[in-house]
Amino acid sequence: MTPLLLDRLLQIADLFQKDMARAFEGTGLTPARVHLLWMLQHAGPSTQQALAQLLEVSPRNITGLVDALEGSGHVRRTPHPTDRRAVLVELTADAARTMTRMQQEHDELNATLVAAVAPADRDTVERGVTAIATHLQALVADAAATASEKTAP
Amino acid sequence: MTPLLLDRLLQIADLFQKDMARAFEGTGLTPARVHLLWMLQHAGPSTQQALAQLLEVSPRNITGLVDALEGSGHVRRTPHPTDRRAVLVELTADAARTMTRMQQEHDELNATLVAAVAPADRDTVERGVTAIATHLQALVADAAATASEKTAP
DNA sequence: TATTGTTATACTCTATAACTATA
DNA sequence: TATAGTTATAGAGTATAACAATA
Repeated sequence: MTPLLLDRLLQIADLFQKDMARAFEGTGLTPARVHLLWMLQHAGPSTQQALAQLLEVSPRNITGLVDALEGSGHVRRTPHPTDRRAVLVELTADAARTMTRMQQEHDELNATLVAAVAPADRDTVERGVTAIATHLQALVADAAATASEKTAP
Repeated sequence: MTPLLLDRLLQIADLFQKDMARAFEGTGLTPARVHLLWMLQHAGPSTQQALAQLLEVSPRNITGLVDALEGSGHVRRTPHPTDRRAVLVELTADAARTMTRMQQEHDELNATLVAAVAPADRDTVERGVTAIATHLQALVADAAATASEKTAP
């Protein structure tokens, strides 16, 4: 009996985690902190509120992560130019370089994954994986909507 | 610019996590505990050592998880028949039923994911995903081997 | 009155190290 | 001497609730 498609995908998810853990081994960074830095690299300087929404995590959690990243010199808190309640979190030059390198490794990993698929199959596989992602997203969004209905009917 | 294959797969991994979180919402179970129960269902009664290896986690961690699951009535510790140092951890009847239901939901989710792919593409997609999983596994195993070489050259 | 971030508190997951009881 | 599990300790990630400053 061949493994289910779902099990293959779960295996891939697990391997990604291991690969990433390896990638920032020795940098002193943790998955949650890298995730925040990654968002910051893509979104640019952001308020902690914005980061909380991007990472789908509580504001309190962001305070802790930013505290740690500030301590390790990866980010800086600067005053928001117009809203004195808020702060802008931004990457330091050093961290920006680190994130550029991670982005390169990310692109390289993508290339090797694509290369692992037979050339004639690539388009079909990309299409299939996209269909699965779309379907899953709808499933999860549906479940979330149903759940919030129960809270506020 | 279409998203990278890698990003699609990461998105799928993220959606799995959300879907699972939803699945055991209200059961009082957490991802780590469900993972242990899942292993137990597939492996049958096991020593804590065995569970530590299956979950790739420290023995101390297993003690904590089993303590919690014993407290909530999901598992039972019984003496090992031949080794008086060891205990066997096994599912209670109640938890066994819960896990059977989860297994069904798992199979149903797999079916809907397969259904999301165009019938003509299914074989190709399964082949591609398998190739990616195999490639990634080799990558991670390689990295682990290189790392342990550094520790013990 | 609503929003931004922080302090206070607590729980889960995880790890390493030292220790006990058995092999 | 080595192995199975536990106690002790510690740190990261996460959450909710109460609060201060500002909008």
